[in-house]
Amino acid sequence: MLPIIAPDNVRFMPLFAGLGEHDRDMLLKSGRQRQLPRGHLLFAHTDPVTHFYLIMRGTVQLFRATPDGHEKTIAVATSGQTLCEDEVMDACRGHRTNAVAVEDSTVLEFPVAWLKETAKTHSTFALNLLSLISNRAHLAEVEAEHQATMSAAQLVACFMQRLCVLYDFSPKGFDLPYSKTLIASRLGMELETFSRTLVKLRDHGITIQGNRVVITDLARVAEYVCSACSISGECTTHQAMEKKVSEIASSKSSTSSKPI
Amino acid sequence: MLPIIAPDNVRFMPLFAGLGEHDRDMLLKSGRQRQLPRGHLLFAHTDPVTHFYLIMRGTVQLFRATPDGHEKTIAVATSGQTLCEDEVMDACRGHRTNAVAVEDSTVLEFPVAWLKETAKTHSTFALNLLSLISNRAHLAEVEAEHQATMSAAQLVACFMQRLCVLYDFSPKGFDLPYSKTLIASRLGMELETFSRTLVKLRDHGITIQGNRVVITDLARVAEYVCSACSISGECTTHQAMEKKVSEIASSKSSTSSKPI
DNA sequence: CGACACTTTGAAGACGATCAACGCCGGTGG
DNA sequence: CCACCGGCGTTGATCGTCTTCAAAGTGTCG
Repeated sequence: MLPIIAPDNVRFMPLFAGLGEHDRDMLLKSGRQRQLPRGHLLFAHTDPVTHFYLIMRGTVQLFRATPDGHEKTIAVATSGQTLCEDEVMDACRGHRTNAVAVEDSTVLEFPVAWLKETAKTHSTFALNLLSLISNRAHLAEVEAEHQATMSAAQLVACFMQRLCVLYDFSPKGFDLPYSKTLIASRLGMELETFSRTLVKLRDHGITIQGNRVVITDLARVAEYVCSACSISGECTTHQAMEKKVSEIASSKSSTSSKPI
Repeated sequence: MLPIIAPDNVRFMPLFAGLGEHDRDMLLKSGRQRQLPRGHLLFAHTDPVTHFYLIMRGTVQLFRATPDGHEKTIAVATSGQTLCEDEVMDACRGHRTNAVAVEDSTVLEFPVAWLKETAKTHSTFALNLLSLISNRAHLAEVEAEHQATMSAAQLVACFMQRLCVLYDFSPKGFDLPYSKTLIASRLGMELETFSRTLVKLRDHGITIQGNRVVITDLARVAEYVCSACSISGECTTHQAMEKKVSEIASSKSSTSSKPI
């Protein structure tokens, strides 16, 4: 039995910030929950854009098929993230990607008219939406630059840091949240290249064995990755990593060295 | 002596569509005109974001300097285009690029608060802004994909088509609107690669000599470029090119073959 | 004429894609 | 219980493309 109202990870999204509980929950009521079993398509490339989506649970891959039979992954979205806000607002004819669940997922869907209407009548929501889309655009831009200026190994190292921050994993060790094939596609490289790259990263402060990732030397990672990035000082990801590490260090010292 | 009100290319921007002449001209009055001689910086990377800009005349290059001393051009904006709308709405700390005039330019600048306030109080404007930013984000995404999937030569060919559409040049022959160095940087390739590429394009329906570009065989260009692009059928640029060519053909026949 | 910015051309090298083979594992069916 | 299979990942060898470094050509402007 599913809850009528949305779970907290949706209600506390930045998109609904400053809206007041009542307004927010009213808005969320317009959404329809939809179960999406692993492997099922949410929508396909060129399908008409009919809804705006909130991911409540699970993981959705956005990808396009290139004429030569390859698949390029545009994004991998997980719970608490939105889909199609840009396609809705841009009034484009059809979906620009395919969307498929890479694990059993639940999405909340809203008709396109709802999104436009809400943006029109709730100025706070409109500003939140502007902020969300602008931020997305910025991330896309940074990624494009990374693709252009960083080597495959640097891209992977950068990605591992982001994983760690986004999923709140411990740098001391975590498991990849999805397959290497998907990650490689997400990073715009071939699986073989990705695989080879993992070995090389050992020399740069990251050890990967099977699905297990350990960040062994954050300073080395920073030197290797962030030095290649024109964003450098602004790199929020690496800043977050350093915070993580220092937190771990301090908590360890407070439990006086040896746990267990 | 400069006009107090904005010229038509600004007043008829999609951003102000549906606003009513009075509202629009009122809004535009809040802008301050600023002359920007060739080579001058409008703002620098990491500077605080203080304004939103409309380009009234001229051309502005947005670029970032990579740690290894290279410059990556993010965008080249000309009259009728906006700058920084995303940076303003994303509430980011500092500018994410440098902006420099590549020719004498005039911009209309608005304080960041003006943009946010206008979006809050004019829902039509907010929707236009959402649409603009979404569209930009989409273009960036498509470009990133192009960079990843197309060869240097295909990128250049694609770029020439876009030039032709954006500036309303004739495919029968036009001059590059800015330097090859800037174009190469814009396309994310080295000047040498760009230069070599131009020669090869002769085999694919585009002839370049000096600054002169002639699209000799549009069908060949389409086959060469669009076949590599997953957007394929949706490629509005190439559609626009075909329209251009057919218009020229029909006007030529209506003036009965030989002008001059 | 000479200085300088811009562009072209050549040769070498680095990097990632591609093709091919193999190892590993979980499931299915005899 | 074992044989077979398919999905997934690794590893090796080769190849094409783009970058890099170096040098020379073109144009403009004082």
